[in-house]
Amino acid sequence: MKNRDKLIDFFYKMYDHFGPLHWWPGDSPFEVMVGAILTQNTSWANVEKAIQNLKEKDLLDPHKLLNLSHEELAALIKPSGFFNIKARRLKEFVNFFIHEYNGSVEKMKEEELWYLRNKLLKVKGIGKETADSILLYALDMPIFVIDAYTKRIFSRHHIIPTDMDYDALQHFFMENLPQDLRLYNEYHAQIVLTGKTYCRKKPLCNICPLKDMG
DNA sequence: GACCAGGCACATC
DNA sequence: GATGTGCATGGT
Repeated sequence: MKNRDKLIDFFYKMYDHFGPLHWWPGDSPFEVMVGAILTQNTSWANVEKAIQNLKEKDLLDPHKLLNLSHEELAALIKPSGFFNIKARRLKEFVNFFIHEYNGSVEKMKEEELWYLRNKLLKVKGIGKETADSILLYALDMPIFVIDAYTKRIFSRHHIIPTDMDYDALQHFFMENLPQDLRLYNEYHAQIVLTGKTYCRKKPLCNICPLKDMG
């Protein structure tokens, strides 16, 4: 079986099980960007609390965030963990967003995908997964997001070697799947939900949608 | 109480 | 270039 057929097969096993997920869970592109930074090595439930804090004070806005003191911002995002570091990273990103694009999502979307990716990666605190999440889920750009679940699931099922790095893994998915924004969006969402629902809890593995794969 | 979570930058060898 | 470490809350 060709890799491209395997990848499509995996996708439909998950999709048929969970149904469409329509990621990212967020009301606006800017909220998605903030969420992408806050969820670094952190469970989404904790991130939601931090975002709720910002929403309640009507601070989920690039200019308002930039004007907060470090202490104020850190206190608001405390539930998401690593709050000192993440407050700094949020500021770095928002500063970039405002000075490069005047805080405009539409302006940012005018950039060429890989050129913008390189610019995002120069912002301190934005690594590959965070950059790609922003590109795909906030800006609707067709790039495949890799994360810990992707590595774990596909190496356990012997589709990829365990030591494959981020760029190689991303290339593997993108060369074997049609370049389709909606597919990339849905595929990563399905992987994350599968990963956090089943692959961490051994007793549930027998009902995982991927149980018969590889 | 240990272990984990939708990473990343930085130090050290 | 590979490997190790700090960052921190909240759920299981």
